[in-house]
Amino acid sequence: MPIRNTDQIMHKAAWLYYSHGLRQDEVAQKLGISRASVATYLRRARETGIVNISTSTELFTDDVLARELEDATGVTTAWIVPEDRQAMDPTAEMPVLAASVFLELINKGDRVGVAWGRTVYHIADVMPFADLRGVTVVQLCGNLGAPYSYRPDQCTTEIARRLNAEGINFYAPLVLSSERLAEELRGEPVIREQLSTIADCHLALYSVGGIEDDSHLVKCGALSADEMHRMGEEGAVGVIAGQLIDGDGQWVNCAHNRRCISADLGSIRAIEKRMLVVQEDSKFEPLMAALKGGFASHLVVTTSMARRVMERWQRDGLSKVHAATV
Amino acid sequence: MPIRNTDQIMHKAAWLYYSHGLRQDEVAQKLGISRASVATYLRRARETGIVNISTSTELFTDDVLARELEDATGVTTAWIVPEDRQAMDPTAEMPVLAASVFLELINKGDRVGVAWGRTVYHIADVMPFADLRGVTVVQLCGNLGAPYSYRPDQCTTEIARRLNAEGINFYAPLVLSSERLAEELRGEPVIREQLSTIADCHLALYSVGGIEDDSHLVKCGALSADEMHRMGEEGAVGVIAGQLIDGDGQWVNCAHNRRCISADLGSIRAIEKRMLVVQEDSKFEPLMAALKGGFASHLVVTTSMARRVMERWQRDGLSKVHAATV
DNA sequence: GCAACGATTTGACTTATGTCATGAGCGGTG
DNA sequence: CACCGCTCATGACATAAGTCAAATCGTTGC
Repeated sequence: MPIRNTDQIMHKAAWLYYSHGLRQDEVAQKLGISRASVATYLRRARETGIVNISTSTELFTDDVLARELEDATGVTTAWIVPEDRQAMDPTAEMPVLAASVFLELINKGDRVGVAWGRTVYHIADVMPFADLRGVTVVQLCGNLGAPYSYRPDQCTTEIARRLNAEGINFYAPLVLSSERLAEELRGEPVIREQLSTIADCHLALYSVGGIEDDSHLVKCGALSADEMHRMGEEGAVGVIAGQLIDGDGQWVNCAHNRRCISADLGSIRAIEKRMLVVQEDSKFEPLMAALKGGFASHLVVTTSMARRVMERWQRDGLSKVHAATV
Repeated sequence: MPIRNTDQIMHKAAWLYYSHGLRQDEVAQKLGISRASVATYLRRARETGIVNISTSTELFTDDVLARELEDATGVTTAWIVPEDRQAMDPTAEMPVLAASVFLELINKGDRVGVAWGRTVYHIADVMPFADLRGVTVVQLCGNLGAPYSYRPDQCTTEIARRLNAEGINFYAPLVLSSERLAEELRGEPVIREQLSTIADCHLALYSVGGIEDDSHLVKCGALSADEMHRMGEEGAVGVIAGQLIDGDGQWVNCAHNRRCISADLGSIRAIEKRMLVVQEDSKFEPLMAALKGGFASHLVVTTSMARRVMERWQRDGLSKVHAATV
């Protein structure tokens, strides 16, 4: 892309204002434009990530409950969104927090994986703009349309766009109608190659899905409610990157999973920073499964969810999950 | 340190204002305090690094001259401060730019080395505040007082303070009166251990010094002007972390260097990101030596200096310096 | 128990910033 | 070359943010 002159001016304005601390009228004078234009340039600079304003998320890790969760479950860092006090609506708060945490966890040059679901969609939607050229955002699961939210490729693209990162999509359906076709497609060089790069990610972002009738997979038509029930009988309790996991967080050898094109769960577990975000209280059992399966090194949950996890973890006398042991 | 209640409120205010985009009066209402207090908290949040505002330094790398310098010399990235246009005083601009670049190059968890000199002092002085717990700032050279600027340990400490990082100092003088004493002191476990950790740094920040009568080392009394002349006759052309280097950027086996306690030049060259900042035009020869010696992977200079380097580099038919080859 | 101090809060004021309707510039097009 | 459609620039106004002296609060020392 050619370097537009306005971009140059925008950069200069941002530099003088934010890095040198000049006032807008001083910047205007120095650049020979009106102050109103400076204000416009500055907004654009913020919107394009040339200027980056970030807030430490320490507020949410600075909590005894977070320490306890980390100590008990082996999660590296936990962020806890309070529900009690006057604060904010936790449903609105969590995506903002998750987006900030996500940005905190990215390093220059990283490859990051993004999965899909209502939660991820909301996070993408409030993701701040940043200047992270050199970062690559890859799609963790195959595509599936959803009437009320982004498709997986759109999530990836949107996040990449906001970060000024490169987005790598993955043009295969999430679920196919036959196991044979899924198998063949997985074997296709283009697909196989992309799936194999997932283990090289430094960071992954996902939520865990439930298996109720109103779960995301059912709502999007990947499975009928009946089929989902049957999967539940076969041991499925949650969904990670479109795939069903059992109570221990292991891949379920069921019809749906065999028909599914998505990141191998082993590849996901191999990722250094596995960021799991859970909003809904109804996702308690899936969350437990994901934790046992080692799918979270960085966890964002509500206070009540954190308490329930602690309780259950202790009741069942579970020990820490180490990435190495899973 | 105990978590003060005001810190908690400051965090919340910063979070609501910067991450949620509420206005100050909305934040005030939500926290049950006055808007004036919110403004105060927000300033403190910026000053303590809880809120981080950074500007991309792309403006300064986005220049054909920078590309040419990188291609010719093998420097990974060059930032070039323009002198011509109306812009800013380059002497004031460069420390601000260098500080921004420095922050851009740091990653979470890094160990970074900081040397000493007028330039480094000025950079420390304009370093923005950031929340970089987990980062360690180490002192690259022994201590020496200076009437008009910080001591090495003060530079390290100041930068660490602003970054909320850990500062590791190094309590030995830069120069001793006898070679024997320097040798013995270098052998002391405390000192030796600290010097040995320098090669583990991910990033180092320094300038290059000259050997004129008004050079930093002479002004600070480490050497007399006469002694410096003699060192020049022995081949010294510049100073890196208090030590004299010759025209090829190699350690000079001279009285001063043997009496000096500082990071081993080999350790410095082993650091992945070697950030070299040169302000004064008079430092051309020292800069050439430092470049040949492989002391810069990331370079911040003025336009005129960049031009001179390009000219000389081509005239002498020099080739790229690779970190691996030095 | 009270004086004295520092830290924090606030209301009232000043200053800076955001916004928007309007107009200017500019390249393409019939 | 006149028209359109676009982006960008600007002045004037509305709004938000910064500042400061004075008041309040909480702690410490005597």
